[in-house]
Amino acid sequence: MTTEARRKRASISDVARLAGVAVGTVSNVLNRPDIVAPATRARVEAAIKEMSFVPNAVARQLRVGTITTVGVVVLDIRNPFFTEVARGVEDRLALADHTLMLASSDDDPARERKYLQLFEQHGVVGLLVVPSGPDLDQLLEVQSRGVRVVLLDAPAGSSGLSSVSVDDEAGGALAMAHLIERGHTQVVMLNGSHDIRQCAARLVGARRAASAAGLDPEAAVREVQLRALDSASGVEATLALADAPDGLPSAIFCVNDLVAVGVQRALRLRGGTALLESVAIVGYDDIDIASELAVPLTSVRQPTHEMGYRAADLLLAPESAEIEQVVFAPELVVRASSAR
Amino acid sequence: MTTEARRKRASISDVARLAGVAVGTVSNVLNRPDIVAPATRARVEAAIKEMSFVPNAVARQLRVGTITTVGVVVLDIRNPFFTEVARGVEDRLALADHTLMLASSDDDPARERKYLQLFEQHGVVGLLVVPSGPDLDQLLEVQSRGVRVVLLDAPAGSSGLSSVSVDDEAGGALAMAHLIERGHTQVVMLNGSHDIRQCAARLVGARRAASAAGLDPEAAVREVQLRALDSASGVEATLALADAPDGLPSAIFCVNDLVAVGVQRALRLRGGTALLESVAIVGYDDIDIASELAVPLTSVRQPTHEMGYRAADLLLAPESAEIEQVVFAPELVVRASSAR
DNA sequence: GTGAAAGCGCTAACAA
DNA sequence: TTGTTAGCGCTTTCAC
Repeated sequence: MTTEARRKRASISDVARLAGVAVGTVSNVLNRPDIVAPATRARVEAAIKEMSFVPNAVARQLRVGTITTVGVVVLDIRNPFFTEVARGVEDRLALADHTLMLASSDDDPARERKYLQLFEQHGVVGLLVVPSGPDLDQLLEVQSRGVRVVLLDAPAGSSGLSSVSVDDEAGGALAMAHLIERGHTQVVMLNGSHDIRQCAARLVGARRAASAAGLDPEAAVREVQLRALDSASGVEATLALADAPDGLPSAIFCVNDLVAVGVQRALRLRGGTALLESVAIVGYDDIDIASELAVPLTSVRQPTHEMGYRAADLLLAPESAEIEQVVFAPELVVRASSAR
Repeated sequence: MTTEARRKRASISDVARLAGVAVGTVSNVLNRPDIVAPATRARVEAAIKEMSFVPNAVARQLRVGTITTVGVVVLDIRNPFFTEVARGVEDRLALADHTLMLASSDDDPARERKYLQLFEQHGVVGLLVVPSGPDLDQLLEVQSRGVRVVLLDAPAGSSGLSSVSVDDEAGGALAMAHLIERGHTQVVMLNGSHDIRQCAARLVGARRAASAAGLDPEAAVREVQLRALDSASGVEATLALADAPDGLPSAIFCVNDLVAVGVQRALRLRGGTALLESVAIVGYDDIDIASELAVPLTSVRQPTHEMGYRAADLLLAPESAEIEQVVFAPELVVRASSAR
């Protein structure tokens, strides 16, 4: 190791010169060591160590065309849902010695576009993206240029893309059916904008379950739309419900666990543990601490890690592989919050 | 947009041919549009669109040497602490149009080494790494080859690296001083292995605070080492304490919030809410749901996002910039769990 | 088994 | 203003 910072990294020809061989030979000891004579190989390896030579993957990529980088665009890496997915992706890529370039679009189409472009310029093998809107044109364009694209957490429909997603209608239905079984015939659903596909689908599912149970879907599931999908909005909406003429419902279905956390906080604020325990709550995502809340939260779990893993798997599949749309089934985890 | 997948991406010379100009001219409209005649520029731009040409950043990089990718290695991206840090990094990099390659080392030096090598081969401008052990040799080597390296969440000491970290001794002291102030003269610290720098430092800090308050540090802070730093270990350790001859202490300081969550779970399991409220608990990290637990958790907060942001800032600093070691101060967030 | 050389896509220097 | 060309570091024929 040299003590002083080098201005430029050593190249293969520097090594060749030092070892007194041709660059092709150095390349050979790097890539097919078996075909070079032991003596020469030793000499080259010594030179490599001596110069602390690190092969330039960029030059290699330019030459051979192929590359081992995958771009991932999620809405926000701080969201545990996405970090679990990202970890699944990473774990699958590691098996293939690929690396992951990651970006958060913040659900902003402009940011998404910027990152897609950046990644494509960098020549990624493929792109895993949680689309920020319903417009898949740019993704299709990218795919038409030979970059594999897999949609994450959104069904690709008939667009011609591969995708890995979870059945959100089924999730909504699961939650609602459970509440109905527990005797609730009127639930409030704290939901996000229907521009968010998941939100719309979960409501559809909930209403479907109501119908299936012989209830009037519109009456059985009253929707309240939130500005944001965090705990603060959950608090706000719950307080508003409590202050409304109708008062609090006997059951609340939250479009995600953070909102549910807010609901719990608001209930405790308003009426202490007694009130908190008197209304049934179901969340969505089954985040880590759902089981650790004041009242452990019943929640719909999605196979996050597996989604990421599978998506990376599709991406890495041989070129010949067909477009495939994987839909995972969610699962209900019942805890105290819906025990009545 | 072509319907059919292209076998190969269009190159700058394809565009030049179509537009009837030289490659240099195409390069110019890409990089210095102002110096090319409007008419030619329009023609070239049309050709670019026509072929849906995407400049090859790899070739560009090979040519100009400079690049806009930064490698980040954390222990586990699922850990909220690291995802917050990563988001800080990402936010800073976005300002400079840089992208982030991310990997989780799982605290395994071999994995760390592999990723560092991968990133270096890819020619990253720099590396932000949460070191998996005390051995910084590889990082120094990498830096000696001209790759900027900034340590994350670990002080670089006199190694010659830049670093951004949080003062863990101060954090431990903060927690202990608070408990002392609340009247506890004997606390149990649920800690991890001292091989983990943070664990060792937090204990040192806690004992320092005890000394400062005139207590015998060894007696005031009794350490119990955990196998793992998750809630399951917290449960296990707490049950063991409860069953021991000495019984439960009046206060427990947990090396992180997950452990604290486990402690709360165990206490509730053993003696219900009453027991839970009878022992003071302080956690570390101030994770999102610390405020949402059955008994909201007092915790030591670290400026995670800012750490990442600052680290990226150091990395992006002009070459001339000096080695710098930034140490952030933690902050105590007091909630009900330590109110007695 | 090894060397020489072409060429991947691009930029920058220089020529026209 | 535009064209021509060398060369970034590497792999891969093709001779030797």
